[in-house]
Amino acid sequence: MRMSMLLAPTLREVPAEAEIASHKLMLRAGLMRKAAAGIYTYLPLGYRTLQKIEAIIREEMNAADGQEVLLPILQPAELWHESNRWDDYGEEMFKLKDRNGRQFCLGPTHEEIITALVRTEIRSYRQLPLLLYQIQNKYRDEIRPRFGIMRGREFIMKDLYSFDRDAQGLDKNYWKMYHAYERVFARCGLKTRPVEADPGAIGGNMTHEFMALAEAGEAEIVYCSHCDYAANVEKAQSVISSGKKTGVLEGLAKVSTPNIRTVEELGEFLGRPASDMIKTMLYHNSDMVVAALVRGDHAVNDIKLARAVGVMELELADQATIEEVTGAPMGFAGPVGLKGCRIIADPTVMEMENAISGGNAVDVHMTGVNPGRDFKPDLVIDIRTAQPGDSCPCGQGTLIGARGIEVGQVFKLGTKYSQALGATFLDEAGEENLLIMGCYGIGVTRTMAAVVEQCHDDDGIIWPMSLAPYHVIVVPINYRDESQKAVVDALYEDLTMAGIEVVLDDRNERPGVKFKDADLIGFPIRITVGPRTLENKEAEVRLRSTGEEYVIPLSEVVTNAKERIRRAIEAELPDSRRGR
RNA sequence: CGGGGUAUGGCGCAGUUUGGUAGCGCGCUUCGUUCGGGACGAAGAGGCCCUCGGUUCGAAUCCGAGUACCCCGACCA
Repeated sequence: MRMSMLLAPTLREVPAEAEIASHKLMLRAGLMRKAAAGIYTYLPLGYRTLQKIEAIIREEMNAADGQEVLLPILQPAELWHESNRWDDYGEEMFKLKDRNGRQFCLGPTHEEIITALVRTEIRSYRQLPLLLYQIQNKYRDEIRPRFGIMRGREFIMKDLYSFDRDAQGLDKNYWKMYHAYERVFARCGLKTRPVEADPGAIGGNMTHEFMALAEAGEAEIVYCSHCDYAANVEKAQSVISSGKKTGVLEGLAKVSTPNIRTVEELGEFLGRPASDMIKTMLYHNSDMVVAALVRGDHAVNDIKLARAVGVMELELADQATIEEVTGAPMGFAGPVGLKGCRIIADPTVMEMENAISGGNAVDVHMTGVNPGRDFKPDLVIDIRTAQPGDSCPCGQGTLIGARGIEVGQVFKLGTKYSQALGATFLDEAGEENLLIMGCYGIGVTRTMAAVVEQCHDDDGIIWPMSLAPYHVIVVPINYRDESQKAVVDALYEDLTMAGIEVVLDDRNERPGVKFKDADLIGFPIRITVGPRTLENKEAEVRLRSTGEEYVIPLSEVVTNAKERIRRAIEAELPDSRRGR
């Protein structure tokens, strides 16, 4: 491709809308442009990279016996009513009507449509297992689109669905996909970490998220310094060393604490650490109120709490509910004498002695609170949010905190959708059984953003060889110089003939401009031809990733580049797949 | 949906407080001089100042309504 022909509108200045590095760079390097909030047009360079990511995914999915299909994006409402997600998905779904008033949605995901397909096509255990996947646009009317392509309303996703006859089959496919994902992301040059996660609203019972480590990531994770344990903080377990037990129990006493509402204020007022306090948080949903008890220096994990009481969602109670249940305004809730709600305590609370808590009255707290003696929770279960510095459940290591971009997720769905939509098969005995499903997603467009987030410097993007829109850019210092033009045109021809993806910067620009653009776009290999080296029939090769620069004879440029590209792509392959 | 902010040429911004009919930098076009890390000079093109309504002799500027976009929170690949 000649640069003069290429639509690669690089920007010197950062558009005001961009916040994080990947967003800024994707706009600046001319990979994409915004069409509306969370909706983007992909320009030639961006689309080439996207296609490369898709190609890698296809290879790995096919290698794992996946079969690609193309599913409708415009989907009938009936199917979503069957799974009950027309309402459950709610506002986040783009809904529309046809001219006859029939309702449709733009698919935010494809469980319904694929299950509907499979229920009519699969009858026998002989047809299982079945792995189908698609790479397509998905639509979610996000509450808040953000960070460019990272959280868009239209985005490209790969989803693979597995159908098995039993749990063993599902387990096998689950781990097959897990390992396929490790390969996909490794080949994309992305540093990812699989973490245990909460299954959330999609349903199912086991899931790992693949997190691309990045400061800009929206997810918080912890991982162990010693073992392989890693989890989303929504789900993470941890062990916390309990204080020494004295066995000397004080009596329960009320103290006056005028206008003291927060743990910090109380600690200061009484001269006691937050870890001596029992924090009582009230949560509710439409049919219950729950009091959650954690130590003062801990945080309630509302997802764990919701799981503990067996509901999908709980939110912090409002002032009115708090007053109704505790008889006091916010800030004075405590477990002693609390009635009218379920009390859930974290195990660490049960180990406390002579604790401090709210007194369920205005300006009153209690001291000498001893769990078990002064109150009895309805349930004792882990509901605290794990924090960096906690001990790992393995008992050996310490949890380390990090942020990540969720680029993929593998899920054991079980029978949620096959049940809802009636997808069954007959086994050897002629018995009808529900299909056991798994689903495995990769955010394709998000992966591109994550790669840029991880692979850039002050000058621009540093594409991994496997994803670079073009491998090589040839830069003549002055294209109007006849001798340079001749050399560079020939070089371009030779590189192209050798099957190398190459751009020739034939623009009438000063060298500095071309270098800046080359760095910004992130071509892995730059070949410069100018008077300095031309007299010796040489060219200069510069590597974007390291800044390394060397001069070689013109005659060796093609083989040198070819070899370098081959080796770079191979280096990104995980060991198990090399030389496949 | 709650809270905060912005809207002026392709991009980044000033002008709005104190109404008088729009300006700067970058980019773009042409010519010349340049040519190894975003050159210089000269001459140009390009703007219903987000929309609608109001106040006024006169509105980018004041008032009202609406829309879009961005940031912070709950949702999620």
